Amino acid sequence: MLHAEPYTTCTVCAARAKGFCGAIPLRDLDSLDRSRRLVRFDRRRTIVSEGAPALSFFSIVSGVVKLYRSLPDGRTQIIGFRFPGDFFAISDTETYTTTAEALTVVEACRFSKSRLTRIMQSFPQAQSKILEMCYRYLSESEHHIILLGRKTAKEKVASFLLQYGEQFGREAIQKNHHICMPMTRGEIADFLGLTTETVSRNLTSLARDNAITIGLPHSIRLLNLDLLRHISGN
Amino acid sequence: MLHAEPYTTCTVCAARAKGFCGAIPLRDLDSLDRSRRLVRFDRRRTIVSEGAPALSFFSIVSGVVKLYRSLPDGRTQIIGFRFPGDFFAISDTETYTTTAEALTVVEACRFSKSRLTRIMQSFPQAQSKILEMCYRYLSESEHHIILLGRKTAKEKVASFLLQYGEQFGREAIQKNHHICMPMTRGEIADFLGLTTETVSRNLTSLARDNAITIGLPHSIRLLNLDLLRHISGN
DNA sequence: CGTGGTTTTGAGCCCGTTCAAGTATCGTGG
DNA sequence: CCACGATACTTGAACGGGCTCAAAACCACG
Repeated sequence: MLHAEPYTTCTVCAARAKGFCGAIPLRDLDSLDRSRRLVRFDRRRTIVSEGAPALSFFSIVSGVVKLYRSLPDGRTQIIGFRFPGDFFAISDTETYTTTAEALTVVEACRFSKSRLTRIMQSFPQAQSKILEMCYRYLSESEHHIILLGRKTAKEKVASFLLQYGEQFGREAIQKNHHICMPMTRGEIADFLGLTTETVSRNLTSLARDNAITIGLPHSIRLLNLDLLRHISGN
Repeated sequence: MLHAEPYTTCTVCAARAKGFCGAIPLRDLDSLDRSRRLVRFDRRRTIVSEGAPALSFFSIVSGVVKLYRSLPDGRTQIIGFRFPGDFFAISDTETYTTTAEALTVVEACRFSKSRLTRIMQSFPQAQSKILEMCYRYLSESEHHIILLGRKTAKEKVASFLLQYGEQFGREAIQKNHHICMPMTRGEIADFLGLTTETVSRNLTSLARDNAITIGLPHSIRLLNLDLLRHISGN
């Protein structure tokens, strides 16, 4: 009965290479296995809520998570998307500062805060890896900050397509494969600081430019990466 | 000849409590002293440049630093400001991802990347502290992201004043002291994703609302914090 | 005092929003 | 498998917040 459920143990986990757990030596994976709990969330499920007591930390095994913050009047802004290997809901504050929601079915490893602290103490390599990933998230935030502050709508949409496309690797895109986008136009808008309508208009505009083709709304093909890069303003 | 130059040693450094070095035990401060080099930058000096080889890491002893990124056509966006105790220019990339410029005279401790790595290996508490500060910077970035993506000009300006004012502590502000702002209107604009004119207009508008008074352009008094908070949209 | 840069203020315009209508898609139950 | 309702997406027309361009006022420095 091998792998009755996928990813039941850390040794066979497909996300390990990308995740912080990749820094933990093979011989200690058993100990890691006992610290975590594999949890599963349906599409659209809120995983943690802004303001709720921060008890757990999550490392994604499969699926896509969106992180967002809201203003009291309901305006919301998506901070970023997280993919297999990424973690979220980390902090040293009493309460979560962002809400995390599953965009697809999500499998993740949940660690209690205290367990995570113990893991970082026992495995300095794990702490280094987490720090390294924090640098990356910081850099991605800065990338997003200049996008929000200084780019036009069309530049934002082109930048988003390129950035999101990178998830699927060079080859997949260069072979003009469709990339599948689990987020709605409204979510793209909440990510780019725009409205649904503006995102829609600019996607069709990019399609007219022959930079992309839009199949079903959630399947987009990137036709001309150089053109997209040019339009993106970078 | 005590303290001929200010902050010559870690033991007397005013920024130690706030900085990552605060996590290093007193008895090891000598070793820290030998790892760093105290450097001084004039106002308006670029400390590190986006794209240049990332060789050093800086921890601020005194002064204010602005971090920014630019697009190829010159549009620039300020990512954030850094104060005594903060660090900047950290990353694990080959080149710096942001430019850092001194807004005032700045004194900082410079560490080579390899020295910093060794310090983090020798003092796990220091690594934990750096990680903790990264969480804070991440949270601040997220705060800035929702500001840029979803707030109006007036909300942005009010948010900025409140956020910047916090540097000076509750008491100073509640006693209606002037707060001194070393950045120009243009820099506030580059931080908030606006233009100089819009910042200026909204500052005078806040003054008309009796939320603030503007003395000399770089000295602002926060009159009504509750009103500012209300206007800020949070 | 003059000179150069910063800040303020004004007038007009434009990009992205808002409001509205129409169309496509998805999920559900028959 | 199809019909139906709900939701998401697209497209159009008009509005308005923030930008651009321009000029005046202010300040800092020699």
